[in-house]
Amino acid sequence: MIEKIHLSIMREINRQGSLTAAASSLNLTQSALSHSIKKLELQSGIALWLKDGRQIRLTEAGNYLLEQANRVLPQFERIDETLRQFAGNERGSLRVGMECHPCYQWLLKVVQPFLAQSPGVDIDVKQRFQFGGMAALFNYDIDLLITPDPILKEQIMFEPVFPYELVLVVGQSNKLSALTQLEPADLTDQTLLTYPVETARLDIFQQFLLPAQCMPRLHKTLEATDIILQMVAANRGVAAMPKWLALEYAQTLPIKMLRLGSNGIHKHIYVGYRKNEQQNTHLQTFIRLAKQQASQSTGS
Amino acid sequence: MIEKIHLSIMREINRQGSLTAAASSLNLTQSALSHSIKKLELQSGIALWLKDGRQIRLTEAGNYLLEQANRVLPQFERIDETLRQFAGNERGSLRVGMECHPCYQWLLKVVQPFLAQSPGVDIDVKQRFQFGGMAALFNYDIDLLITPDPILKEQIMFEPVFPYELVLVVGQSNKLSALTQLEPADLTDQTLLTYPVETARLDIFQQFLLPAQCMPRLHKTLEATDIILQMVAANRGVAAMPKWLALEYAQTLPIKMLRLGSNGIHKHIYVGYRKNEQQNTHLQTFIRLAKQQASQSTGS
DNA sequence: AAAATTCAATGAAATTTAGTCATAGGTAGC
DNA sequence: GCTACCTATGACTAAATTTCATTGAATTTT
Repeated sequence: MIEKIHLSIMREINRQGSLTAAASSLNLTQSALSHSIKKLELQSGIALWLKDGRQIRLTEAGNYLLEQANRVLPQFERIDETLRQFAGNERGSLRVGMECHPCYQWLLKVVQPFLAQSPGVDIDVKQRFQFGGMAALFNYDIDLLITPDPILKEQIMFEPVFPYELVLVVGQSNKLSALTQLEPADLTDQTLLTYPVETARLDIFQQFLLPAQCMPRLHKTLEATDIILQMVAANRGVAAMPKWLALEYAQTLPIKMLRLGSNGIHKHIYVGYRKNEQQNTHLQTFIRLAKQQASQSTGS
Repeated sequence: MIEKIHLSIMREINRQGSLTAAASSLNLTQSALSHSIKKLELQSGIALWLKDGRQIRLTEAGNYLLEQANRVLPQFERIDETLRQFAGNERGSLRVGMECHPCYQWLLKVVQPFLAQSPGVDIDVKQRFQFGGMAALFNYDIDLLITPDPILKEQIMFEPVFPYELVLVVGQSNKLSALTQLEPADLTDQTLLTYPVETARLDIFQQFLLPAQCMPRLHKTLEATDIILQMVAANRGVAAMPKWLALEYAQTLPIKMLRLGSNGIHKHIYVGYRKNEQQNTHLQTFIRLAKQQASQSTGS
């Protein structure tokens, strides 16, 4: 069986023109090379070189093998180089899962410096999961999960990266806009706009309305944050969302933010990852940048 | 540095799903494989598998290496197979040089059975040489030289494969056609048609005309045997050529063959090859078929 | 033409590498 | 909690590669 070393020998003898020169270029003695090629020819059962005295010439089979060497060896060289890049964290990819609709715009602000800092590393963002983000993390479909609702599991590590307050956004023409904070009962005659996820995952229900046994007059779901806020601005409904997100839109839309309850609803965005990848450089870089970005957003 | 064995290991672990299974499929102990992959990961400085207890999973770098394994290993398998064919004389090529214009049609009759008998072996025929056929043989531009004029050299072996008589071909309307043999002087009022090679290589001059110090009235050269014989048939000249070749044309053209001198000029076609390739199977096969074909032609 | 130089081949010895054995420590399934 | 199966590890062994020392042959130099 032909081995890589055989290809290297073919190529080097051809390049150098003699055994002795090829040997030293391969950091071997002439003797070692002589033994090697003899063994190779014996094993393959065919002469690869014709040797007239001290001049060496390829046979047809030898010429074939040389061609293959010149074709295959560069592939090995490329593999070595790529593996070196992987080892040096100059190459790789990070698959990020998002279980947090409004976080997308914040994520973009993390991805940008990440890509700038790690040119060889790609980021894939997944937003749809067949069995939920946690399952995706378990199944190695993603490497990192961004979620406001961490689930404690033995093998998964969660870290909070971004504290935020959930506020209610109302149009300036809405009667509620006169208030600065509101109680569950205030929503009973309002249309509530949310993302299309289960009620169990909506804090406005779980932490605000349901404990008080209140319900909005109507509950409509919409995919896009922009559209939700346009609807709110037109006083076609109210929506709960992170304060920092609402703040950005408040600059251009006639909307107002109201605290939910007297203390407000305070949450964190968490990143989760498999504990056995705690030392993954890209993962840690991402988390570091995420926290950094979060503190900038909160600070502003 | 990645070696072929590493690629084999990647592929086999992936195929079998476990170290133990891969090990036995590679005819190794589980221990050997475990040592090997540990060393590989240590050397390359990067984890290729993540191991949770008894389940094994590729890292991103491992996945990359697996892809490369599936790409590169088949190349090795193909090289092994091709080399096996070379070794088994099922593949190769024979470069035949021709220094004998009229032999071409005879050569075709040798090439045909050769190709039929050795499906993997190609034949290249060269008819033009920068420094002559012998030099081409020396320079390894050809493996076999077909010539009527062997030159004895230490490292070249010549074998006669085909005896023939050189005859003069004349048109039936030519006044010479009444004779059955002729003398040099008979040509002094004839136009002689030959192939365009040096006079020194034309036996009609060297062995017939020059010794008698005769010359034809005119000497014209033509490339193609067919055209020469058409000219002869039209009594536009006479030509010297092997009897067996003339015989073939005599069936369709009004030409006649005359013996040169009282005993005729008898020659051989020789094949020459480098002595150090005496054991080359294709060479010997070719020569065997050539002699066989020759005896058939002579016999008929 | 002789001497010196360069190159390849070879056998034996040394070294390095790869592989085995025996065993320990886990994890998954029953 | 037991059993079966899988991987890891250290010590040892077998195999391979490589070197050393030397020879013979082909070129080149003197």
